[in-house]
Amino acid sequence: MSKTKNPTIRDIARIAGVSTATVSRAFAKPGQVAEPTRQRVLDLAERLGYRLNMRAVDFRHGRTNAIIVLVSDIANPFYSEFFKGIEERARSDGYILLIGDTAGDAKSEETYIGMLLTGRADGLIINTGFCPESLAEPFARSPSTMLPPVVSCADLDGLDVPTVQIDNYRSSQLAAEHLLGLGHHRMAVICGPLSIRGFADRLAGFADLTQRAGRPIPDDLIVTGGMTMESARALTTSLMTREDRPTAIFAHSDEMAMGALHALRNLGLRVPEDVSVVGYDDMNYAKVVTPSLTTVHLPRRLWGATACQQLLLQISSGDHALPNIDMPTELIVRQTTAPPPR
Amino acid sequence: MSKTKNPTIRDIARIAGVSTATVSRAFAKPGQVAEPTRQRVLDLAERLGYRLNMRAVDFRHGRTNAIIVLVSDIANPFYSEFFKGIEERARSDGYILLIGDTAGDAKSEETYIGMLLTGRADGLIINTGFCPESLAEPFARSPSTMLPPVVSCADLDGLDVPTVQIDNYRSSQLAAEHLLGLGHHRMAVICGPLSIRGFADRLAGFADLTQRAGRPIPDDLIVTGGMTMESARALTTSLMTREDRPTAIFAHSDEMAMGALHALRNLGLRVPEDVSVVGYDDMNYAKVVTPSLTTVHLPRRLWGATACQQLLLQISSGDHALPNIDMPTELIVRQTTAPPPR
DNA sequence: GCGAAATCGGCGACCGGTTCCGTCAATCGG
DNA sequence: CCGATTGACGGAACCGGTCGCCGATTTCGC
Repeated sequence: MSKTKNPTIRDIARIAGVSTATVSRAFAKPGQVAEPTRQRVLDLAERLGYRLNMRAVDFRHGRTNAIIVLVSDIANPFYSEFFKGIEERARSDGYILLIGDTAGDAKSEETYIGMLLTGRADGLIINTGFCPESLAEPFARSPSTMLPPVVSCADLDGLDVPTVQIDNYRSSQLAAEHLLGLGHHRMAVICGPLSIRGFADRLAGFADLTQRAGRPIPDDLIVTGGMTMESARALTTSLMTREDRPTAIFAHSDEMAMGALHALRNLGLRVPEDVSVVGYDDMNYAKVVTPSLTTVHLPRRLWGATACQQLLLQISSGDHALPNIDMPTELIVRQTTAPPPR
Repeated sequence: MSKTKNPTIRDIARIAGVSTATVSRAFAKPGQVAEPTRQRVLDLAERLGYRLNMRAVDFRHGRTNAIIVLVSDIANPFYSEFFKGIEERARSDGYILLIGDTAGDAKSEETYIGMLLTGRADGLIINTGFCPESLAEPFARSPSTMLPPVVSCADLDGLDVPTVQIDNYRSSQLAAEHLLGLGHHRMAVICGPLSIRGFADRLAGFADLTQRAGRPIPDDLIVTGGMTMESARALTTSLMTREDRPTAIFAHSDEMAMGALHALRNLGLRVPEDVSVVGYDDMNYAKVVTPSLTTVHLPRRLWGATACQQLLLQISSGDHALPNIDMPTELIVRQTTAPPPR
């Protein structure tokens, strides 16, 4: 009940009979102050309940030891492991995570980009699928060397920063190869929004390979919708109620694959006997649902850790021209794929 | 290419021929500076690429407009919607989220609590299930009115702060009532770690009600493990290979319920014909798996939003004695529950 | 025993906005 | 027409650590 304000370094200094510099050093630079003096200061601080004011420290140092992670939907479980990878890597270097959810809304993107630009964070990892105008604009005006470090998790038009990404084109070819190998030749693709480069690449990889194999995907079997189960369910239902329906579906996410499975069940179609389904992401539930899901595995945690690693490297080295990195992927074959009927 | 440093408010002031006070006001207090002057300052700032340094602002104001959310495992999809609720609420008030993953590790808890205590954030929402020593200690030493605002998502021993929580006891009784109503009288409970209050309450609610109904749960049908599918799978297998096996299982999370379903399938037991299963959480996938999961619905997004709301209220009002809030829950009956066999 | 090197610790500028207080001029009321 | 009120803006203290610079004291080699 003594004081209502927190004690400052000056209070400690005065009472301990030393200078503020000594108090500061006692905390920040042990070894630059004699041990007895240091103990005296530390004990006093302890008794007075003194705590370093990190706002002042950050201000003085010109950094915050925080990084922003920008995603399009924080509630998407896809990001859970991704965050974990980033968090672990970041914390081991003393950085903390500031998670920004753009919700596809330009205003909130701007909020978070603004924080980066105004020094509330030291760097940015962006995994929203496309490049916010508010970020592209500064990068277009000034060389990236004058801006805070940024690492992107996809190749973004209008943003020349290091990337740590999935090779969506090649990964989708794995799915195509698998289905072709099983003998499918009438396949459908349920796409995420093709305005997002990643999904366009997934489609291109799949389509190019099937094309090369002489089994091109008919245009009317390429459908696009939101990233939700509901969307995929509706699309699947409409795909499957045509007369000449496909024998296999490649969905651009496990979430959508789940929606497809649900729709197929409602239609009385068996998986994989009547229809094969391949997902993308390898979410945790993919291997425990029934039937378990054949899907493209993405190393989500490693992905996050690597992106963070590159960002921290960029922060500490000041080198804005790091090499791009492709994360490895693989196709995990489970129970939703089989040869086509008959 | 002109300057390597960012311009400061003093640069703007000098070039515009006004004082720093005027520049500051031009940004923060429009209306306190004449419009022509203001325009001149703003234009100049724009041309020089000036941006407010938020570190300095935060420092000066003595706050950061950031709140910490502490969870035990950021990769647990359970938290996804919870985060979303917090994020939305926080951003609408100009606050940002700083997400801390304790991973059950005391060291990292300390890191984040330290950030709170040293002013790197203005408040804390804690949903880890129990109270870190590093947080309990300051609260034990000083009245909470002298510490930063904290809202807990569970009743924590040793932490007297407002809570926004689930009534685990009552919610579990909903599950018990449902199973009893179907005619089950030999039921098992797969618990989360009972050292965590929330799980202990779930067990107590379930056990008390079945007891009152004259159908007490035998001790050997109460098993405990980690929150993972693997753990639940193993526990279920051992439960079901006894001679007098239960006809229903209440799992303390959907994740664990999924593990149980998986194990049952492997044992050749049908759900719900041979065994009923009730989960807890109502995760997004609960309604699309096959069979869809009967579970206790938690309003996770609303929960997060409400907790955030209370925290912001505490921050702005300075009132540390807000009322506790219980979030509503309900049992969602789907396909994994049915009357017992025979 | 003496000078040089090493160690310790004080002084005070500094980081970049914010805001209190005060000046000066223009406007207003009577 | 003059004193009082209002509005715009400048001067400068201030937030709380950090660190370069420098003087003072101790230690050590020879």
